[in-house]
Amino acid sequence: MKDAFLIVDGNSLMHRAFHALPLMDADGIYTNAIYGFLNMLIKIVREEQAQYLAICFDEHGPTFRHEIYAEYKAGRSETPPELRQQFETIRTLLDEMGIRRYSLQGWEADDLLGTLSLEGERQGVLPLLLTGDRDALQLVSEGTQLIFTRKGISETIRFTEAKVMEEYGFTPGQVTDWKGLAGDASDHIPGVPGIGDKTAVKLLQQYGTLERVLENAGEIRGKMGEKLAAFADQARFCKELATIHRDAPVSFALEDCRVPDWKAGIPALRRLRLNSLIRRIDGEAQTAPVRERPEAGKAAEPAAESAPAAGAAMLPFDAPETLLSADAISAWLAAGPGDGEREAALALTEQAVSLACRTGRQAIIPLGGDLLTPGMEREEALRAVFEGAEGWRWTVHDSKRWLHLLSGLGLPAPEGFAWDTRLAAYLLNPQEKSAALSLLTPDGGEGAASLCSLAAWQREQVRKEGMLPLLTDTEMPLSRVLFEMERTGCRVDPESLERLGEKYRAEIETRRREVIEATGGRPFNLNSTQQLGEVLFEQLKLPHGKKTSKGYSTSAEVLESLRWDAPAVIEPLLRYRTLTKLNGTYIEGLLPLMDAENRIHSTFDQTATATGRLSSSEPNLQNIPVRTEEGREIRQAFLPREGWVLVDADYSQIELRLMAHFSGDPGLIEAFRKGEDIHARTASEIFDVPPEWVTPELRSRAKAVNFGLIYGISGFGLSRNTGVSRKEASEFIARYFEKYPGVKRFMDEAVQEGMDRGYAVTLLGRRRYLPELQSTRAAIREFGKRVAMNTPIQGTAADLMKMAMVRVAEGLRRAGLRSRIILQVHDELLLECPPEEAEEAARILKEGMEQVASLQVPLVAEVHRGGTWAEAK
DNA sequence: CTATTCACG
DNA sequence: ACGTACGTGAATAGT
Repeated sequence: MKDAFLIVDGNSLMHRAFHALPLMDADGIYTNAIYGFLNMLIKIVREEQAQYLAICFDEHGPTFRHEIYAEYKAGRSETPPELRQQFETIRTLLDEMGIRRYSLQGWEADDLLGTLSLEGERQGVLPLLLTGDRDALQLVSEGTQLIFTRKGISETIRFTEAKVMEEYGFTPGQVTDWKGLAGDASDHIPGVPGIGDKTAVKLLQQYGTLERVLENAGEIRGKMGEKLAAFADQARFCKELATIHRDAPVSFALEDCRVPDWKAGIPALRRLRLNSLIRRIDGEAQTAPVRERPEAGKAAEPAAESAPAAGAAMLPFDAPETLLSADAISAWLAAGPGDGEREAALALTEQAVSLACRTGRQAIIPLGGDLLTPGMEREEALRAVFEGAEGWRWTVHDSKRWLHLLSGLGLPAPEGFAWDTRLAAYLLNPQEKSAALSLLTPDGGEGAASLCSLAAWQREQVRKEGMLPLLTDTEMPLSRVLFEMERTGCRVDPESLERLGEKYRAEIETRRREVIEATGGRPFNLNSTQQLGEVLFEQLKLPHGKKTSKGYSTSAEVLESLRWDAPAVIEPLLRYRTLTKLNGTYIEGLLPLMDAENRIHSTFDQTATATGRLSSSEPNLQNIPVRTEEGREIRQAFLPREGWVLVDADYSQIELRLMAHFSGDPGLIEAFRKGEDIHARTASEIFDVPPEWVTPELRSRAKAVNFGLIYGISGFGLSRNTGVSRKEASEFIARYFEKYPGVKRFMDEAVQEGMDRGYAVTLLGRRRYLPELQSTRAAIREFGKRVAMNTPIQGTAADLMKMAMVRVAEGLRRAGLRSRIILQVHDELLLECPPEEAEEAARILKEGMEQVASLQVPLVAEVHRGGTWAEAK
């Protein structure tokens, strides 16, 4: 095997380490970035058994990129002084340790990485690039691999050529073409308007290179072709910006880069009080783990902490048996896995049903055979499996889907599942969209075997991360509850929806005419923001706040501001918008989704959100109107089963209660324990007036402040949302933190913990990773902070509601009731009950929700009954 | 497919 | 000095 030459992007790694670790200092010299940087360096050098090592840094001053593009990196925030200082220190430290470093006026670290890796390849070593900058992916080749740091520096993922293709859908050579087309918002690179990530990948898959795409712009029909032609130069320019130059004039000699004895650094480390690093160097000198390096062209081994995706280590499986009859299936099941457990992974593809046990036994049941290739009918095969497998527990991907499938075939539902790889993947990384999609769905021939291996890996990870109870006690039982909710559906009254629709459509037409008349009589499509913008801001010359990339914004907010300039246009226009929304989404959109019993069956996705909430789709029943009178008319069309009643419960102020619980703030806790009106109390405190003087106006401002806190407050955001000046908004926040110091402490700690750990965590241990905190851009980091503050609150509310749903469903079942949950809207549950059960069901519901956890403040659920959803609120 | 707008918690 | 409230899904227009 070739010797490894580790080439590090010092800027990238220092930035990431700085943001991932809490500030540490020794006699006023900050050391957190240095510590994280060296820790990572030692770890990777040992793991990879690197023989050569070089660290590259940016040099101050402009580069060729600045010469061609004045705004280049203009939007980036200044390096904070606490970090800038450490850049100085690390340079002398590296010199003292005998580690070769490179930096060159006019060249970025990226370019040096490119130059050194090329040199390394020429001299017969294997360059390994260590960076957190995606641009460097273009340098990956047969002879060069890349270790990418993510989640701060806690995880690494290793890219070979094949891995780049697998993750992104293009080759390393196409990285710059891709950036030329799609641009990169986080790097201020514009690309071609209208072309996003997906379209860029598609174009490149078709044409290969940016130049070939541009050459063929003529044959690409429609606007995309035009845009490509018009923005060809911009695209080329963006590509040039993203292109790493591999010809920096460095004086390079491989021998200079030999990995030194770390011990040379000990005196310097002692000065910086980095004792744990010294111990590491001293203590475990010979204990570095040895890991096989993947061959070029093959998929990379998963890094220690990253998801195994397609590359999961396969358990050793026997050769699969092929089962071609119900009898063969029964016999296979009767033999069992061989360890007495009666557990197996089960996968279904177009071509086969497959089974695999941890003991190594596996079987494949081919489907849809013909004379030459025998196979079974899908239904017959599943019937044989499920009717002959009482007491078996299955590992599947998406147990809810399996329940629907079996229910549709009239087959008995299994008691419970052993594991659900989809739910586990979601908990391990709720933001990874691919967790829910095809990446983990076994589409290959050996579905169950890879599923079984994946499950084994996930079990270990989930346990290590402390989420086993969350998965097995809440998420897995919940999937069955959701299945039942989806199968049951919710009844709607088509006639009242039709009636409403007619009423709305009549008024829509009236308002449309009014708008046309008031704008000069020339008809246009009011639904087109483009046409509307032209009419309002060019023809009528109304003042515009130019906002969107494609022209003028015509959002309700902008329109409101024009009310007084042109009421005859704006009033009917706003009304038109409201009514077309209600009619289109909630009437015309809903009616076709009704089944023969007038019920609609939403899908509740348990793996869709970053915070742990559910999502609802086709139709989305979590955004049925309620805030306006008009909207509530639509809720009147949501009914219980004929002769039954609706029972609704919603958590009162659950997020603020959680803020009180987490912060331990005495004032806030007292308010909730006494059952006070929380917004009024907040108003009295921050505006310094006696409770009896709190006006509705003051209460409403305080309510906005409370909301702002949950979202991760900023003066600007609060002022935007309330109309008060930014200065006043900031004062409200300051007053709030004075009165509720515990809340301030909680917010600060949430951010600090997010930085330390790399993720935010909820009461039940659910995680959300926070890569935003590592961004070089201030705006993105600020966003990360707000997410760090919001996620424990929103996510814990989601945890509690999920637990409550499992408890309520179980409570109803044990009481022998026919009442059932039909909807969940984040802090609200809707049940339909036979009238004689309503009282008992309401009690089970209320107690299930309120007793779900014992916090520092009471949880309160308010229960109502009614004949329609509108009445039951 | 991408962008805009707007419904909900 | 900078650009912000947190989390979703659906309809529509214009490609």
